[in-house]
Amino acid sequence: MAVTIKDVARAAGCSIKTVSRVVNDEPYVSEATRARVQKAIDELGYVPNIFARRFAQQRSYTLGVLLHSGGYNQQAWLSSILEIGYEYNYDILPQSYFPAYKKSQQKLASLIHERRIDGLVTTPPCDLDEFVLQQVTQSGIPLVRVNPYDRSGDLPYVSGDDFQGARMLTQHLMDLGHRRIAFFRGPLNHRMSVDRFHGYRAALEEGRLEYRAEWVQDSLFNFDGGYNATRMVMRGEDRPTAIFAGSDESAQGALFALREMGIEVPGEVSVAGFDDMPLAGNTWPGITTVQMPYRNIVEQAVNLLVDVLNKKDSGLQQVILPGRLILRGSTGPVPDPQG
Amino acid sequence: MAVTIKDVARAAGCSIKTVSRVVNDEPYVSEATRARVQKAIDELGYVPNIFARRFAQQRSYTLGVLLHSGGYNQQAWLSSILEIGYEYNYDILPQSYFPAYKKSQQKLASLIHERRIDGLVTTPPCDLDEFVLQQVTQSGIPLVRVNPYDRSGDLPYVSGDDFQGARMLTQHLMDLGHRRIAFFRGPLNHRMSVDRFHGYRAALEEGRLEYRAEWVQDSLFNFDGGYNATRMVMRGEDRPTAIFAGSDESAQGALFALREMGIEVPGEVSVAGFDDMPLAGNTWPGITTVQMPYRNIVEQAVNLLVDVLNKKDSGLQQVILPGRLILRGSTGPVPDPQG
DNA sequence: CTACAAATTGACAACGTTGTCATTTATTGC
DNA sequence: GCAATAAATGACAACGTTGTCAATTTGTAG
Repeated sequence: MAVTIKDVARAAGCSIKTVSRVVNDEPYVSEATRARVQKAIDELGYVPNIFARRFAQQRSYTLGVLLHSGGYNQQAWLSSILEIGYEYNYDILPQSYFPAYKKSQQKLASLIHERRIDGLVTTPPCDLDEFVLQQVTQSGIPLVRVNPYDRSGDLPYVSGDDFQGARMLTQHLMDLGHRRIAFFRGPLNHRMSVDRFHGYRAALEEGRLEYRAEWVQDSLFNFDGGYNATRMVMRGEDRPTAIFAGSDESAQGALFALREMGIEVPGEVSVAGFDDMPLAGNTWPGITTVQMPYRNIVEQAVNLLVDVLNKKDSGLQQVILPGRLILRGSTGPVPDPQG
Repeated sequence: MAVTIKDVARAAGCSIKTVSRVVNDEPYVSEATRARVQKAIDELGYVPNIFARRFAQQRSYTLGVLLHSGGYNQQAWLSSILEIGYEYNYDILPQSYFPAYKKSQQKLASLIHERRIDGLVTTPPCDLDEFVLQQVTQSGIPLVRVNPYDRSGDLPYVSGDDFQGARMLTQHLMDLGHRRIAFFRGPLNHRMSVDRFHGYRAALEEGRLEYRAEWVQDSLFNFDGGYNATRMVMRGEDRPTAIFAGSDESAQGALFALREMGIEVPGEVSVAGFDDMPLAGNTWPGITTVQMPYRNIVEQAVNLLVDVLNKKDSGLQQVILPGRLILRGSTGPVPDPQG
C-alpha cells in the first residue's frame, strides 16, 4: 500500500540498505547514488515507517516530561519543550506528576517500561521526588533536570540563574533611586526562593544599603501571598518605596493591595515580579520582571539528552543561564522625598 | 535481553500466539491456559514490546492534539487530555498550532504522515483552519473537535454549552435581585461569544427584563477588554448593578476598573466571569463564573475517537455538555435602592 | 456412536526498517 | 601495473509482535 524502502530501492536500482543509508545520512554512499536515491524518494513521496524504524532500533525517539500540574510555570516549560522536541525530531510525552502520588508513579513507570522513553526531563518540583530518582537510576534512563529545586548530586541540570536575576532586578530598583526596597521571599524549601533572596541581599550589599528584616516578608509565591505581604510592609510609617515581590503572581497581589490602599504605582511605590508569566504584561501597570530563558534552557536540556543518547556526551553537565530584565510600567523613579 | 513473548510461551508451555491472546484479552483461550500464561507473565515480569506491537499492527496508538498557544484555555484542555490519554492507553502528542502558519502546517503534516497518529483532537480555534480540515479529509484520520468555534459541518465535536452557561449565570444574577445587568460580548466571529450573548438575552427575556443595548459592550475576552468595557458602562448615571463580563480575564479587568473607581464588589456592583480559569479563584473577591466540564468533554472526545478507531462508532456524534455555576464572592444581592 | 459445529491451539508469514558482515569497486602508494 | 587499502554496495538476519489459517480438541445434536 504505502511506499516502502523496497519501492525506492527498485526505482533507484540499488539495495534497500543503500536507501537506508541515504535516508539516515550515513557515509559510504557515492554522490551519484545518493542523488539517484534522493530523486526516487522525492518522486515516490517515500516517508520512512516510523514503527519499523523504532522497532529495528529498539529506540523510541521519545522523551518523557514530568510537569507539576498545579505548577509554577508549567505552561512555559511545556510549550518550549514541544517546540524543541519537534526540532530534534523527538516525540514529547508530557505527564503531570504529583510527587509521592501512587498514580503519578504508575505513570512514570509506564513511561519508562511500556513506552520505553529514551530520556526524561523533570520540571520543578519533580526533581525532588524519591521515586523519580530511584526509577531513573534503576532503569539507567538519562535524565535532565530543568530548573531543579535541588542542585545537589551529580545529575545534570539546566537552570535559570535566580540569584543573578534577583540581583539584577534589585540593582534596577536601586538605579531608579530606591533605597528602601522590600522583598517577598517564597517558601524556604524552594531553592529559587533562597537564591532570589540572596540575589536581593547581594545587590543591597553592593549598593551599601542597609538590610532591614522587617522589609523581608516570608510569603507564598501567589496572589494572596503578595497581597498580605504588601499589607504588612505598608503598615507602619517607615514604608519601602519599592517592592520586589519575588514572583509575578505575588506582584499582582501587591498591585491589588496597593490599589486598595490608594497608593499609586509606580508614582509612590514601585513593584517588581519575577518569571515574566503571561499575566505580567496583562495587568495595569504591566509588571517589571525577570524573564528566564525558558526556550534556551529547554533547548540545552534536550540537546544534552540527545547527545547522551547518541553517546556524544557523558551527561554530567550542569548549566546555569542568566535571565533578562523586562521593564514595564510598574517600576519608576523613587518619588521626590520633598514632594 | 528483555523478556519477550517467547520466554513467556516457553514458561507457560504454549505457543506465542496463545500468549498474545492472553495479553490482548482475546477470546478462545481456556481458563486454565489463561491462568497459566498469566502466571508466567507475572513471574517473568513480561512487558509487551510496544515497538513490535505498533509495527505489527501499523497503528500508533497515538492521538495528536492541536493547541492554540496563545490560547484561551489551553492549559485546561491539555491537562485533561493527558489524563484521559493515559487512561485509554493512548499516547498524546500535543502541538501548538497557529492557524495558517507554515510551520504549524508542517507540524501537522508530520504528525499525520511521519508520526502516523491514529486520530486528531482540535481545540479552538484550530477547528477553523482550512489546512487542518483539508489534511484530515485527505488522510482520512478521524477528527474530534473540542469546543469548536464552528459547529457547522458533519465533523464530530464535543462542546461545552455556552448558551446554557450564560443563561444560567444571568439567571443567577437575576435571582440575586439584579435587574440592570451589563454584558461584555467577545469577538463576534467566536461562536462562544455569540452563544453566551444569546444565553444572556434568553435569560433576560425569561425574566421579562428589558434588553438595553448600551449595557452590552463589544470587547475582547481579556483583561483590557473588561477594564475598558467597565469604564464605558459605568460612565453615566444609569448604571448597571451587575456585570457579566463574558470571560474570567475580562471579569478581572472589570474588578480592577471598579476598584479604581472606588466601587465595591459585590456591595455595589456584582461581577461574573466565564470559564473558571485558575485565576478566577485567585482574585479578591473570587470571581463567580461558569465552569465547563473540561475533563468530561475531553473524555467524550477521546472516547469517540477510540470507538471510531475500533470501528464501534461511525464518528458522526456531536455532543454538547452543560456547564456548572461556580459561586464566589464577586456576586451578591442587589444593593437596596433606598440605601 | 457419528457427524458436525464450536472452541482451542499453534505454525508460520508478515510488518519495514537497521545492523552485520561479506563482496565488489575505486583509489593509493610503490 | 600490482598489492594494499579505502570506499561503496548488497545479501540477509534480526527486531517481537499480530494476523491468517490450518489443525486439533471438545462439545453437541441426532
